Order: sequence, then C-alpha cells, then structure tokens
Amino acid sequence: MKQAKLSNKNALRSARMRQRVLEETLECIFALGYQNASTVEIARRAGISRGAMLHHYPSKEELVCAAYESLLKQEIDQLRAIAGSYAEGEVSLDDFVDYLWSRFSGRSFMINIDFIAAARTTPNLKDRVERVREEYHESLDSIWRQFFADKDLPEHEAQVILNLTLCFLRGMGVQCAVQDDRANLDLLASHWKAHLKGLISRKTDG
Amino acid sequence: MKQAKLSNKNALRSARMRQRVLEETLECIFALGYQNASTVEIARRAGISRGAMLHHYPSKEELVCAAYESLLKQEIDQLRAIAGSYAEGEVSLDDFVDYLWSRFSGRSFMINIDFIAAARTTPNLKDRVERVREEYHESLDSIWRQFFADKDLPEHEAQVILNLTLCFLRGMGVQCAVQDDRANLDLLASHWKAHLKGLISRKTDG
DNA sequence: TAAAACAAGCAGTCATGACTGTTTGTTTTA
DNA sequence: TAAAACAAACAGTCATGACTGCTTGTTTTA
Repeated sequence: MKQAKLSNKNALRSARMRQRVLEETLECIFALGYQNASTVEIARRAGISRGAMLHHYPSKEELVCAAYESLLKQEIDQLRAIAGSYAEGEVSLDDFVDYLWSRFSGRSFMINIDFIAAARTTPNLKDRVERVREEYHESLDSIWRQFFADKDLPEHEAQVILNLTLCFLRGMGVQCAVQDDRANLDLLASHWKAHLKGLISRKTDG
Repeated sequence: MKQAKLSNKNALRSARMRQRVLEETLECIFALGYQNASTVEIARRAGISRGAMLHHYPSKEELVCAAYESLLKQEIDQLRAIAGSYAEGEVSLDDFVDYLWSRFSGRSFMINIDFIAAARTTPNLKDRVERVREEYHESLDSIWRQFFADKDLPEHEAQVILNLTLCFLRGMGVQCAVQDDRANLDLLASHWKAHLKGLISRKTDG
C-alpha cells in the first residue's frame, strides 16, 4: 500500500487516480476477459497514460492483484453492512441468500471466475488471491452464524449448510456465465431457499 | 470434420496426428492455463512442427475448439457407458454422484473452467462451445432419468434435483480449483449424497 | 504394372502485430 | 527547487499465421 498522509493534495490526487485505475481494471476484465485486459486498454479507459499508471502500479501483476483485492474488499464491506442490518432485524435468511445469489450471478462473480481460472496456473497470483479470499470467507462465516444463533443447531451443522449453499450458488454462478438463463436459475435458487428451511426445521425439531 | 475414407494410410496417419495434437492441447491448457497455451508450446509437446499443426488446424481457435469438443465427447462416451452399466444394475445413484464428483474435481473440469472463462468474452468460442455442451447435458439428462424411472417422482422433480446436484458439484469443482482441499470437499459431497436420499424418499412416500 | 502426375502431410522461416516494462522528459505540488 | 505525478517514446519479447519447399502417399495412364 503506497499511501502517504492524506493531508496534501498529491496524496489525494494519487488516491483518486489509483482508485479509478483499479475500477477500470475490473471493468476491463469484466468486459474483455482477463486475458484481453491489456495495460494499454486499461490506461486508455481510465484516461491516463501508461507511464502514469506504471508509476502507481509498477507491474501488471501488481495492478490486477490490487484490483482483485479492491473487489473483494468491496464485497466484504457490503457483507459487514448486512451483518449490521441483521442485528437490527431487517434481514431474513431468505433475504441473505437472495443477496448472495445477486453476488454470484453478477459482475463481481464473473470477474472472479476469470481470476480463479488465471490463478489456477499462476502461482504468484494464486497466493495473493488466496489471502484476500480468506478474509472474505471469514466475514461470510461470521454473518452466517448470526442467522443460526437463535436456532438450536450445532455450529458445525451451520457450517456445513453454509458450504452447501455456497457451492450451490457458485455452481449457479458458473452456469450463469455459460448461458444467462436467469429465469431458470432464479427458480432453482427458490428451490434451494425452500429447501434450506426444511434443512433447518427438520434438524431443530428432531 | 476433414476426414476421407479411412482405408488409406494418409487418413490414418492424419487421424492419429490430429488426435495427438488435440490431447496435447488439452494437456497444455490444463498445465499452463488457457492463456499460456501457445501454439508453439502445444506443437513442441506434440512433437510436431507448427507448420504441420497449422496444416491440420488452420487457426488457434479452430484448434482449441476441436480440443474442447474432443474433451466433451470423451465425457459423453463415458456417460453412455455408465448408462449401459446401469441398465445391467451395476451402478447406484450414489455411485453415479461419486462419478460425477470425480469428473467435477479433476482435470476435465479444470480445463472446463478455463474454457468457460475464456468463452464468456469470446463470442465465437462461446457459440461453438455451447453446442457441444448441449449434447453433453442431454446425455446427462437421459441417464439421470434412468435412476428415477422406478421411483414415483414426477419428471420435472427429477430434473430439479439433477440441476441442484449439478450446480452443487460445479461449485465444489470451482472450490477445488481455488484450493485443493479434497478431504473437506469429499465430506461435503457425502453430505449431499445423504441429502439426496432424503429428497427422494420424502417425496415418494409423501 | 510401372511410371508419371497429383495431392496430402509435414518442416522451417519470416513478417506482422501486440503487449510489457524501461527510460527520458514535462508538469504540478510541497 | 526538489520531489512527486504524469506523459510519451522506445526497446525487447513473444505469439500468430503466411509462405515456401520437401517428403510421402495416392491416383491416373500408358
């Protein structure tokens, strides 16, 4: 994190520029795919010279990793916001699954797929990506537990149900990337939500 | 399909060569990733000159599409073989899910992820890929129905259960690509299998 | 059936274009 | 005026596909 005191104009300018570059990097990967997201194109879209971009991010790897971290951090922030709403009783488990599905069927996940594919065969990327992802999953775990705190369900059961749900949504997200047949997938998601209810009640009154 | 009568030597030689190239293409994509699988490297691995390869596959797109089609066709053949075994009562639903999981956690699916990611932003590839995939899913559908033929379950319920299972396995496969934690995922798969039993029996005696 | 004509398979080289990162120069801010 | 932010030009690498020519197999014809 190259970041000085934010009091002076330079630091502000720099931060803004970096933010814009990261956003355009993600947008570019989303639109063109990881492989076709060249630094030239990213700089062009960000309305900046490549020289300036390289000043902030000395290599492409540095750039895309930072972009990915930025993406996941946004997701984490949103999760935390939802965790807050839950505490105030504004969100149900159904709502939360809906929210997750919106995440796994949208831009964010499409970018994720590209990173997952790229990271599989790029050790450096894989390592860096893994760390952020852990943080993301921890946030997810903690919010998930909230939903089961009042249910009479052992913690590791809740964990299994979360993992089942996540895998399911991930799979749906992949399907979404292959062929955007939202209607059908939304329906399937509903099935799963209904199913979740059964899973919980059956266990709790058993 | 560039293929003359198989009686003459040339056609045989050609077929062998093409097969070898396709196999090495897949292997190369698996090992290096779609983006890093250059035609130079593929030719090197296949022990053939680039000139010869270009003789058989005039463009890279032609090559990778053919390779992908070959991959899915292999999968389809395996599925059909299993369908045969089922007819002879040699395979249970559990076995079949295990089989599917072996497919979604192995080489084949990893290559698939790369293709899915690449195809998302490469219209040509996407179109060609889609066609083969349909054939694959049809095979899957038909074998799946066999398992439910003797159960008292409406066809569309069986379809939903298949889709749930597929999404789930796909999601697990993606997780596998991210971090190969087989033990945990195998466990999760077991949960799902147990769960499937419940799904079926509950519906049938309801 | 043997030779000639033709076609297919294959190898190697070259031209082109794209992408990355370096370097050098200019403007803005502290 | 020194340092940071930015711009522009440049050099090196790599991948693709075109092109040329050689070798092997197949077909036609005398």
